Amino acid sequence: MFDIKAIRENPDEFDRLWAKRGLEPQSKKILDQDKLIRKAMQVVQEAEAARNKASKQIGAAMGKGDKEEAERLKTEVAGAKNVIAAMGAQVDSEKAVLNDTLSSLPNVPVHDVPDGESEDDNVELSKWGEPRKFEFEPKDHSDLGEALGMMDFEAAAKMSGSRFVVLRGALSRMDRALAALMLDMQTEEGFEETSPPFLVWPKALYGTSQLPKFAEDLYKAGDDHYLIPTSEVSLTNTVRESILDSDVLPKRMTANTPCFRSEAGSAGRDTTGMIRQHQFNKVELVTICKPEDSEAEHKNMLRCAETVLQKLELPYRVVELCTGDLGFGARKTYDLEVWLPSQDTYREISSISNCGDFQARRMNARYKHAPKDNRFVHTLNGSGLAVGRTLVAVLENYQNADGTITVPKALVPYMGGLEVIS
RNA sequence: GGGCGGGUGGCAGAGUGGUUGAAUGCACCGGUCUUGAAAACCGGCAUGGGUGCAAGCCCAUCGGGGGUUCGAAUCCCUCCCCGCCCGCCA
Repeated sequence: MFDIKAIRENPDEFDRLWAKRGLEPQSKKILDQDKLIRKAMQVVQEAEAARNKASKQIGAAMGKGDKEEAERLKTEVAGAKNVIAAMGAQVDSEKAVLNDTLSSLPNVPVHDVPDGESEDDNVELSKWGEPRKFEFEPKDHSDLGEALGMMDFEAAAKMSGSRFVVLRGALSRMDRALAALMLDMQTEEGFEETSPPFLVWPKALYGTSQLPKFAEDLYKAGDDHYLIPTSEVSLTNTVRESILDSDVLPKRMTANTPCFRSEAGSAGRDTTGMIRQHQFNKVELVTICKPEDSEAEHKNMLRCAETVLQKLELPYRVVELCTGDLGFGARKTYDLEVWLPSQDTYREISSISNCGDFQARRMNARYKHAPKDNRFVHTLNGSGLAVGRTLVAVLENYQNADGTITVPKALVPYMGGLEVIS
């Protein structure tokens, strides 16, 4: 959501920034509508003022016992009420139109985000680790998992359809072990471990900007709730509709939760294996902070996510998303991509975004900057990391010629001492 | 799920139809006093919006939405949330 005042003051700047994301100029449409609303509002407010004034006079007249004057004033009020009703309805509907426009527009990128149209224009910032040289043909994680008898897509398909999996034995345990390792590391970094709801109301999803535009990506549960597509939703909304004392900021939270995504629109992409599932676990990082701190917090979150891959000794690279590949609510995003031998490429395993005040405005989340000066917080979110995809990366990078999997050193204690999965 | 009681400013808490946008206390800000601080005293102190160069003026807001009324924090309906009791349940 945007500050309409900022658009009034800088319409060309907004259009320029939206253009970077491939959008037509929007500000003229917005400001015309804004003007229309304000004009109608003035009429309504004048009528309301007349009504209020006359009503007070009625009270006074009744007190004096002047019935005649009271009756005369009542007809005056009735006239004002007609105006209020008619113009008020118009104001409401015009406001709804403007709100629809504004809430479906994406955040604007920070000035230093690289220009570009698609993921092909993303910029590689750094690389860590050397992809391992295999003296045999490395297998795909699903082949490895199925051969071990610990990754069962067929059983999952029978009860739930495609894009689901049943993990068994050591792989099921590894899913838990990875999440535990990540939570331990992130809480060590100062993120508070949190267990939030997995079902949320539409307004929470509106707050983090999955709604209204991306309803088709979500699962609805019952009449009132949606399943969270990421715990970014739950964690960020913990501060909705509140005014935080500035000394509680920055607020850093982490949670391991299942994430539910319908994956509408991704037909044909990653149809096999665990890369793209309807349900997966993810350890999320969310930071709520003052505007002046969000850039540093963003870098901090990137570092915290990287640390997990380093601890697991998985080769990865850091990519900065270009303007055209930025998510809806983000003003700047770093992706972490882990090396997958079977695909001979790096694949996204974490996405870390600074949303600025975009979500805060939608949630009405503020902090006390000074007495009488409440300001919107900045919100940031990132995966630290996607557990399912980390499991994939471990299987593929740590596979042996005989199909067994060496357990990464850091994970052994979390696997009850198990060193090789066979 | 059923019954009852609640939801008021940053917090606590008055207020049941007419200058109540809202008493009072705490917190906070400014001042007096003090070497300094505390205490005491004086003053200020909700949010969003419209309009204006500004001072200001105006509108809305007492959980959300709707209604009754000339006029609603106050009455009615509905939804949400909190508490307690009952039922059900991991």
